[in-house]
Amino acid sequence: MAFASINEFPKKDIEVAAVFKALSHPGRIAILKVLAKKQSCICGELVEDLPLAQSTVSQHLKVLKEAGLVKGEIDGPRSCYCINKEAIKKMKRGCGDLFDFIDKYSEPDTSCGK
Amino acid sequence: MAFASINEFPKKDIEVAAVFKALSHPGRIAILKVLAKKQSCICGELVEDLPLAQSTVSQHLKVLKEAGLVKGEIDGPRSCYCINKEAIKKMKRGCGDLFDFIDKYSEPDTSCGK
DNA sequence: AATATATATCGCAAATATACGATAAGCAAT
DNA sequence: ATTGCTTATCGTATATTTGCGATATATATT
Repeated sequence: MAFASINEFPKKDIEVAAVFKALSHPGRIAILKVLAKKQSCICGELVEDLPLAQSTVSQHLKVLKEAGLVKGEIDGPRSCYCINKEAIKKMKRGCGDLFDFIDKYSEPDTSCGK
Repeated sequence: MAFASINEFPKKDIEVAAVFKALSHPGRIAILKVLAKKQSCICGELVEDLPLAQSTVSQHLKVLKEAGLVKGEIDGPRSCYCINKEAIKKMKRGCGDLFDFIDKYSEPDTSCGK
């Protein structure tokens, strides 16, 4: 990243890549799964369910929140998190579009080795 | 990463996260799109189409190859790359599974703020 | 007011990722 | 054999990510 500008790429690709990045850590995938299962839960519950320190979980939550994948709400002395369903739907569509794009053009099979 | 082990997480989540990671850079998304459009092409063509140096493109190709998303074949003095359609299909399924999992459990809506 | 609880943030260390130029390695032609 | 072309890899610099403990902050409770 020293020289090339990230802005050289299409805006949409940058956005999709950013969400992929948020999903690119097993801990964050695990967080999403717990949130989905429990509908919503506080940070402390997540810490119990994950092999990570409290501060680390909090950091991952921040990443997920900045990517828009989860929503958070202060609830007394706690913080209650839940899945941002809209964002998941959007991501589902985004992935679908990308993979369909790849599929569409790469038909018929013109494989080129291993 | 100093203390917690990545192995504490489910194998499947680790795998999915790894592919997400490969997709988490706009340059690599761009490479996949070019490969899809042209069916297959050599490294030099990719370099022409991208705002990156040859060595950088080569590195991104390596990442995509290690993630299994593209296949490569030496063709004389060149290297010919193409989409690994099987991997894309698998990724499509993997994403679908993950997003469906999240969707399924997070019904009915129990949103918890912004 | 003092204490306990929960979480975000700070500060730090180590590991990875990103980018480039330079070089090496491979093949094809002269 | 030498030259030219293409691509992978090396070396390096910088930025980002990941992780933790410690601390600050905010709310409840006593």
